[in-house]
Amino acid sequence: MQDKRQAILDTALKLFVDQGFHATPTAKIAKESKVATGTLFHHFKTKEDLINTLYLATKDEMIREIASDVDQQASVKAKLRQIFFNVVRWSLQFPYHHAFYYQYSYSPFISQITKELGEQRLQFIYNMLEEGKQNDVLKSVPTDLLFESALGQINGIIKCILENPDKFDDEAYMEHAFTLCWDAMRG
Amino acid sequence: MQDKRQAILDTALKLFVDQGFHATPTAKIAKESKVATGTLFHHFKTKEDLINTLYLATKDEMIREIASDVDQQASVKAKLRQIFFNVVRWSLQFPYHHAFYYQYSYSPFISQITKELGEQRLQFIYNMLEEGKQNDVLKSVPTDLLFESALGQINGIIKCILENPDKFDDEAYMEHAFTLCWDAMRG
Amino acid sequence: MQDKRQAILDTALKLFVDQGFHATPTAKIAKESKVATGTLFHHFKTKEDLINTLYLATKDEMIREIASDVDQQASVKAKLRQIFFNVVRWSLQFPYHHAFYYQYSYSPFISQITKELGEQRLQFIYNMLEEGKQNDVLKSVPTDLLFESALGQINGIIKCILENPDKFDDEAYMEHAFTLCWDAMRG
Amino acid sequence: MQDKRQAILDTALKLFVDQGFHATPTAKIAKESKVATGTLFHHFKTKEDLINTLYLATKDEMIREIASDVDQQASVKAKLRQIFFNVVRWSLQFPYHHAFYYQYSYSPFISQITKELGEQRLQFIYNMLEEGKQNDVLKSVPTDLLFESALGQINGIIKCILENPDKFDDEAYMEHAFTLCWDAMRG
DNA sequence: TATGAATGAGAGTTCATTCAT
DNA sequence: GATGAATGAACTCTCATTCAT
Repeated sequence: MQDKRQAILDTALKLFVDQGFHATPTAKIAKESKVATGTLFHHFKTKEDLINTLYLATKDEMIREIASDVDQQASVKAKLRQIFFNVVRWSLQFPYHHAFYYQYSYSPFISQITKELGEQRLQFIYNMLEEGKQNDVLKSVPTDLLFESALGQINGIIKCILENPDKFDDEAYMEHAFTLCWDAMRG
Repeated sequence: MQDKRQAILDTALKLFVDQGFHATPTAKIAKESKVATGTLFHHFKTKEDLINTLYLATKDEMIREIASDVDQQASVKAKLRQIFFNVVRWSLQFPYHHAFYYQYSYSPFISQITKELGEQRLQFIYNMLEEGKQNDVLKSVPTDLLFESALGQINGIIKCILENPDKFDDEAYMEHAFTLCWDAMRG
Repeated sequence: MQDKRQAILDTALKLFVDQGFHATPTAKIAKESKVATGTLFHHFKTKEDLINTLYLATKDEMIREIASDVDQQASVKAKLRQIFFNVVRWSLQFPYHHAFYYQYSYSPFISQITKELGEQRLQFIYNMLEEGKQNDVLKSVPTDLLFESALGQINGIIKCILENPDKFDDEAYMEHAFTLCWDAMRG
Repeated sequence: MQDKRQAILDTALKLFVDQGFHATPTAKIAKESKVATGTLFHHFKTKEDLINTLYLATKDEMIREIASDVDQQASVKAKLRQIFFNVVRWSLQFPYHHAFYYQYSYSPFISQITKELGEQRLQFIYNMLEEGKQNDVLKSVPTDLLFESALGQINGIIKCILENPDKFDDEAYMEHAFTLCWDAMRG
């Protein structure tokens, strides 16, 4: 059954976030997943294989989520707004996934190959930023600066909302939050 | 002598950043510090004590650095500009310290107490943001949102500069970078 | 298989007696048991768990042995005689078990709980002594005094016999030995 | 000063009894004696030297104590009675010394040489037992059997009294206790 | 005589991984 | 596919002892 495989992935995500990669024994993952230690290694060749699988799956989900309902015909601002709300919603809905992605993005436990695989899928955002600059809607600064600055800002904002999750339903608050981002980027 | 103690701290910082906390054996720290394993535990009760000590020391240095040359009489913008350049300069000058602080700020290896000890020392920035809001110079949004948003942005920007350190001497680039932050915050 | 578990218990008993608890490395126990170090900790959570398990098992065996062939209908003297010979025979047959029990009965390595668990099983001897006192066959002194005095005597006697094991087959010698105990107790 | 040396001996005795020889670090002995770690090794070449010194000193004190006020002209019974009360009194007065002597008499931490040194000083008791046998006052059984049986009995009795120290002042109780010993030995 | 930082061999224990069932 | 006893290298930490001061 794939049930066991999925149980292992779910448990591992939670434990890796709460305790860290090395501080989480495979035996503990197996036990909390209610499978035998051998079963974990039946589905994942090594512990590293497990975290890499987890990383790619999480990034996939996240990107699918943040790209959803983005109308390609809309203005750059509208598209960024949609992405902004998508990211925040996803992070609130899956705080462990968000934390996992955030923690392990720069960690040495994720292999270089896995990271690069993930990177490609964010290309569409770069494209959008380029478009905005060409239309003079966004500031004419290096695209990676624009990207990283916005990403950092969003992570900061998510941190605030995670500490007060009901703020997500406070329309004025969320509007303020988006304005912080938009004012930074707009030309 | 405190020589050995300092050597251990220096080595540990580097190794914790490069390899992670759990992936760095105390034996390796000792060896690269050219002291005996026992010496490490003579100075630090446990490995956790070592990283907590390191965290507080690093945060101290950083805060001292970013608060330097901030003229209390200057405008809010001027003060934030000074802080912005201070942070970036410090991160470039001590990339390992920056990386260490960044990686371990949210890690479970740093005890809650240590984190809180560090937090108090950032109070002066909160005060400055409050002041700016009262003078209508900054956006009238919750202070923690302003703070975290700016901090996230700065980290993103530093990430870009660390990949291209000579950008720090490119006056136009740095001006753009600061403008991203300032436009986000200003009222 | 329980083979490995038992091998560990056997080796540990011998080494703990010969060298003491702390002077016996778990690595040595594992090696002499021909198992890996990890195997020891697979079966016993800690070294203390190992010695506690050993203590209870040894005490169990001993009590089973000394209570064997005691005819409840016989006189108090006959029953004590049977127990006396049972104890001595057991000690001669399993000198390591005897030494282990003797050495660790009062040691801080055995947890209080384990000791109390063991104590309950000696109740039947107390009952016999009470019976003897009621029938005026034994001295009318506090039962614990009677018990500890006799136990101490027997241990002293066993010490002598262990130094000269063939004395056990010397009927006159053994008769003398028992008489020492009996004369002390009888009313 | 000899103050420090004595402080070390006193602390070590207590800790060795409470925690065992190997479970007591020299650093702890030093700390509780309020001296530096080096000082301990200044007075005692090794940890083993410390416990051997302690053992001989304790045995010396004990033997001096139990031999005191024994009237060589008195009857064997009177002499044994005096020794019996002397031993019990000493054990009550110095329970840690008693426990130390009892625990370490058969331990491998005390060197063979030290043990033999101690043994010679008990010779006078053996002589007394021989005398009693020749006069038909004591049972005609091997002297070591008589000795070890009586010693074991006394230790058992002391155990009882240590659990209820006020029994020592209960004349009837103590008389009973001595009678247990005497009835065992007398011819 | 006294100090305590420094030492490094060795301790108990953990844990990713294997493999016979 | 699933199990869990077994493995042993590697880990953190301890501690008797030394030696420059």
